[in-house]
Amino acid sequence: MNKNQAFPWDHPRFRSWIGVARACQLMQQAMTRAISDLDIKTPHLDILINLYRFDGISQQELARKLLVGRSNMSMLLPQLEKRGLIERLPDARDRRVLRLSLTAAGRDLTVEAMAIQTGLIERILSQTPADRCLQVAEAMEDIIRILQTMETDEEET
Amino acid sequence: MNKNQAFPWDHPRFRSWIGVARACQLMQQAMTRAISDLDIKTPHLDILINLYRFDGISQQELARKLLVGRSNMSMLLPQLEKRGLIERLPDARDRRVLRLSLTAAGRDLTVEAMAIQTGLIERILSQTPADRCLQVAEAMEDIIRILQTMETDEEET
DNA sequence: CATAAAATGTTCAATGATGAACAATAAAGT
DNA sequence: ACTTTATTGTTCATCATTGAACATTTTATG
Repeated sequence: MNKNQAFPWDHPRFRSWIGVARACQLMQQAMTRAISDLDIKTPHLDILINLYRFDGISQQELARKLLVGRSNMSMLLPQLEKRGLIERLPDARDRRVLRLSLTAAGRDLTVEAMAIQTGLIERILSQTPADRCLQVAEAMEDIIRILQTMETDEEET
Repeated sequence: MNKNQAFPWDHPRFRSWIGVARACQLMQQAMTRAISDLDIKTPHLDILINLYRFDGISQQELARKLLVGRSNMSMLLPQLEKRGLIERLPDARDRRVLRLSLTAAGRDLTVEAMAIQTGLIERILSQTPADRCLQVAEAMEDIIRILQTMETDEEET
């Protein structure tokens, strides 16, 4: 019964998660500042990195990887296209889909941005020993798996 | 030299952080769905919980705790006030500040929302053993400390 | 005391994200 | 072949968030 009266912030798991959320928020703000010289923000960076890694991906697949809606991509990608960073070419076999790829300029910018990003991450996590990092990664993978399972279960309802 | 050629996503710290970010994003989406019945979203929930915990706090202090700008509070708080969930009373000593507190209805809603929130967190982290949770929490606190130090250092520039 | 500096909250324009409705195309079912 | 259902991308209205400019009030400095 004491358990029901206790405040959320006294629960160890709750405190733990609050820490994760805070760290994420601060990290994103720091990242935004770090790449502001390149005139991009974190959503653009996420897109560029994924195009760098998965050339020729469709908007749908990209949205799924980034955990955002398709409409979001429809808003952001034309911006990057106008800046000459990416190309959107219609797929030959399926005329619905647009295949995305980086231009040369886009690739250069992405390399630059990734250097800044990894630099920041390394700097922030430098105090965290490798095994601790691994433990965190494993814990997050568990959480992600559970959350994704929950998501698909709800869709079937 | 191989280290410079390696892709970011091959670095253990990078992968680790990507996991944290993904988990956070998914968790927030799940939380948004979980409290949608109460007609509030996560930013409102964060506000309500902080008012529940720190009665009489000012908008400035609240914004600082939530890691957002003051203007954000100026947009959100009037909404909650109109819904009769919070009150904003002028401070007697300093006529600039508004002291925030929950109404009875606000307190009830907050209790309900916190139950949902802690329920979700417990469910998601149920697979994660307590010591692993503690390790994650410690790692996050380190990261938060470093990020906050970085932030204040930049301000002095 | 008087002036300068800082703090608090508000307003505004700009931007990212969302979900619903929609058009075009593809795939499945009959 | 034909109809139905799914998929892909777009558009739109809505909302959260931000940073800059601003008014008001307090505090520090001369």
